[in-house]
Amino acid sequence: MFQIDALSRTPVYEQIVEQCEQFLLKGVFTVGDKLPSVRQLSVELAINPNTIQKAYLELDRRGLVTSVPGRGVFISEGAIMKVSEDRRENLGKIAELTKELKLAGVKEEEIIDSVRTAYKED
Amino acid sequence: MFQIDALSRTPVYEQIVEQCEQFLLKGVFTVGDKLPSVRQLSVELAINPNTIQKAYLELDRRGLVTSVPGRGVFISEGAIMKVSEDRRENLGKIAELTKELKLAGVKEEEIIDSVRTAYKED
DNA sequence: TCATCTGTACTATATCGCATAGTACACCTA
DNA sequence: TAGGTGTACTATGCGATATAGTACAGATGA
Repeated sequence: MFQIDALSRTPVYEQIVEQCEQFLLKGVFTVGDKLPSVRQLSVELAINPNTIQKAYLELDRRGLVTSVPGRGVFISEGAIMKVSEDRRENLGKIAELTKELKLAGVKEEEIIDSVRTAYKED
Repeated sequence: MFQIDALSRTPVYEQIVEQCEQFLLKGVFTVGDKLPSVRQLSVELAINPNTIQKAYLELDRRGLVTSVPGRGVFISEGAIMKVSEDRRENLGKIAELTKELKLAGVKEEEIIDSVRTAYKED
């Protein structure tokens, strides 16, 4: 399920958070679903339990999961909507990248082609 | 000229590299131009000379700049073209962000509007 | 009941990237 | 020759990341 790139510069705990959000957007995780336990996932990924806990703590902080001591960590109510809303920040990022591409001499239509192509994939 | 955001998570030396490339794209720097000296810029930005050197070393590694001991650091031949080519990577980044926005339920036309608007600005 | 799983909270340690501080050397130019 | 230039070191400090180990309390199922 989760896959960690040990060579990546982005911290392991962030990779877990990111993938969790992806799973929410893709429908792999749904409201009420139970995440792998801290210890189980730490064994599965060959990673320290504290690192998993840090990832879950971050997900909790973002309101995407709810921790229940003794039971586990579960996807919160409204988690999918929250992630979707957060991802709208990408519109701003795209705007910034577009400005740079304009400076680099890339034509507007070429950028839009890239968007249309990407949107049609998958 | 250069402006450092001390609160930013991106390292100071990367900020300098980034701004240098921006200056190249915007025409502030041209081939043959002399960059501020390591010591001068370190005083101006209130930053350690070693940090400036690290930034210039990175610019040199990317082939954007040529260091001449005793004289200074100068914009290389073909630097502008190199930066422009590198910035085409943004097309791929935009494609990735587009896919995420699609998952988040954002319509294709909304993304394209964002691109068109950004392209018209400045 | 009890073993076992769960989350949680600590302390300690190691590593790495980043930045600073200081010194030194060789080169170029006015 | 004096002062500015790039360059190369060593040493130090700091914060983020990750590991290691231990411990406690709540929940669950045999």
